[in-house]
Amino acid sequence: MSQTSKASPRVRRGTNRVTMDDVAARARVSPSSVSLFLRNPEAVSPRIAPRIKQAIDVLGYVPNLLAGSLAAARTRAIGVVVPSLGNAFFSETVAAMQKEFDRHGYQLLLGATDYDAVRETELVRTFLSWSPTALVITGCRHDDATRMLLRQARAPVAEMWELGGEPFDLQVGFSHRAVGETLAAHLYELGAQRIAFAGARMTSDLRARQRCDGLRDWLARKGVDVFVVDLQSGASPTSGGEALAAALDGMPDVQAIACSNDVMALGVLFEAQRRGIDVPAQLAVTGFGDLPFSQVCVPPLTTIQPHAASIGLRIAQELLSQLDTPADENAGAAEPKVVDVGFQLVTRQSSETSRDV
Amino acid sequence: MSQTSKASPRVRRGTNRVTMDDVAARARVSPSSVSLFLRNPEAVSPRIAPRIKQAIDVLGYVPNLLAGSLAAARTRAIGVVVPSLGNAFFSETVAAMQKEFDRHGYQLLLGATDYDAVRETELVRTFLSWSPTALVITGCRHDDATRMLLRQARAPVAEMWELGGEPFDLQVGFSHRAVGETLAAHLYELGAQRIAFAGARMTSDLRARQRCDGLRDWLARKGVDVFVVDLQSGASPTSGGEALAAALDGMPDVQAIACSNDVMALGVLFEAQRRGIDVPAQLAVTGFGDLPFSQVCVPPLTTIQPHAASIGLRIAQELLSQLDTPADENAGAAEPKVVDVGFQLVTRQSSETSRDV
DNA sequence: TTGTAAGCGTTATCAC
DNA sequence: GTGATAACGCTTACAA
Repeated sequence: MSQTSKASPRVRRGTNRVTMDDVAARARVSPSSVSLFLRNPEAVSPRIAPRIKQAIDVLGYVPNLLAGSLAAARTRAIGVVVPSLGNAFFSETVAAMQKEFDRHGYQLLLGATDYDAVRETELVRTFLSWSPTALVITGCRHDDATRMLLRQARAPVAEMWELGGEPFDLQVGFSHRAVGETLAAHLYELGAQRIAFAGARMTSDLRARQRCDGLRDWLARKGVDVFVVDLQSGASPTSGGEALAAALDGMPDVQAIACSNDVMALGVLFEAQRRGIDVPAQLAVTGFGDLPFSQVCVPPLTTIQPHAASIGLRIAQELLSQLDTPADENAGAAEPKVVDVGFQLVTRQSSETSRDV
Repeated sequence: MSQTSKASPRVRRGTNRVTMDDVAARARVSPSSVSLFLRNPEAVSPRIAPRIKQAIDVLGYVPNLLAGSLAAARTRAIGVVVPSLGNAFFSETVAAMQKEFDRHGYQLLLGATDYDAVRETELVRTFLSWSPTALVITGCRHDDATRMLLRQARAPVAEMWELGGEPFDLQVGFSHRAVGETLAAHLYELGAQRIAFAGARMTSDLRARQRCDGLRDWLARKGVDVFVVDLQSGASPTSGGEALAAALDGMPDVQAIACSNDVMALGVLFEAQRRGIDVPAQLAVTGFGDLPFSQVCVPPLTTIQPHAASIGLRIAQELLSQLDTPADENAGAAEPKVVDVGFQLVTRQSSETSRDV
């Protein structure tokens, strides 16, 4: 192995793993040639190429990316920061992103903030110390410490799932206010005048709050008041049930309930069924997310499809193309790119008037 | 910055980023003191500590983990390989694992195989070249190439979500056959004699197939035949509906249907409702996963709770404690540890006999 | 306690 | 095309 046989007078720490030097020695070429071969097999003469290849196989050589990255001053790692991995939206985005990055030989460093700003800062700091090729972060509102780190980063920074604020290099997302407004218009057209919004932890989930605000503001302009339920128990079918109870309590004649999430909406549907409330005849229900069950539950759920996978794919594609682009003279000088992937209102029975059915 | 002002005669590539040397210079101490301070602030004298701290803040120093890891010959990265990130089971496990590792300052390198053995091998190879602290992989069946890489790895290897085969260093999971047997016994005790199993892509999802086999074999011993539906469309509520249709087609008098997944089971419930089939009176339905909706859907779903989060947490804990343990003289010589986290049958209305209700 | 300097395993520059 | 050799930025053995 790489161990030199002569005893060094002082420091010496062999990690006896197969190194490039070992390969070079066995193939009887210089380490540079091995390095070259690894990066561009065509570049070495067809005479020594097979020798190198064989040496690699025989020795079971695995390149040390750490050393390589250090020397080259760049990694094949992308840092990704999401609020929660348990959340189906983000895991879908991450899945799509991972797939695309993977195709191009990039690895994902993943971290979750749990909607905690301090954790976010720490994660960004840690990821930066990995010298990542790029950094992907969720949302566009970050505290000052995070913003400063991000600004200093020598890697492109992408924000996802939300548009606005002061973009760094890339934003891929959509307007959550617009989602709220779209739902508001939909329910209003349905003729609903008594409307509730069911959210969970909207103090920290800023995007949910924006959807809520969008809906409320739009309806306010029409003179329709919205009763807002904000549960602290997190979004789940159970909390959906609680939300319906709370809504019926606070607004007994409620005609429509918009949920910040399909999972909660499902809970509302079940609770309504349990209470003998007819959806949509007596109560219209909408969600957000278009999760797999939403098109098959009874009744099928009107919801917003957020294109979670598109966001991940697009982030990867944009970042990748940006990396290929001949490096700009002034790093970070380029205009930030903002991509609105939009969303789609999916109208289903849970919010249809009886005559539409 | 780290740039030396005197022009070097030959090679020189400044990445003009703030280095430890810069911090040392500003604090007027040696680099090693800074290094020491970073790793153990108590170890330096209270006189220079604040100087270093200030220099770090003023300069906005971010340590280069690549250089550090290379020098120390160890990383703070854990490679994690899962079949799919979109799958709620795995994302829950990953979330729990990430949380625990994060608490101890470890980062996650994440990759998805999409149930493809070749991708698995590639991912393992790539992750190994990161010199990870440990490697976590899903399942215990891997092809030869993967096994060889894993065997050579100088990092502990943990397998999750499944037990059996030849464990490397750690296995945390449960028996999927036992799951199938448990469900079989449950349905049998209910009095069901005409039973179907609804799975999806069981050729590649080996764990689903084990659950199916466990159920079928157990019932075979009781003389009960099982009709197996294996859809190629993937597990979803939609495929659940298709599965029910297929089951009714192949076994018109089916009394119970065990689904390889809660999501499919939900589809079955909806389809049954649509067809006017009373669950559980006419048809008992069971799932697997105990997803959030399962306890609130109508009727609530009998299912298996797999302790996805526990698996992730336990993996992290075991690995962490293994890392703290004074390094074994012979790497990999220690006995592999196998942890059966078990699972729980959650009996709900979807499989109760009418008299139990 | 603090400093010195030798690696860690690559990549990249330059001369041949 | 191939090979020396100097970084890359840090950790750590050892001396002071």
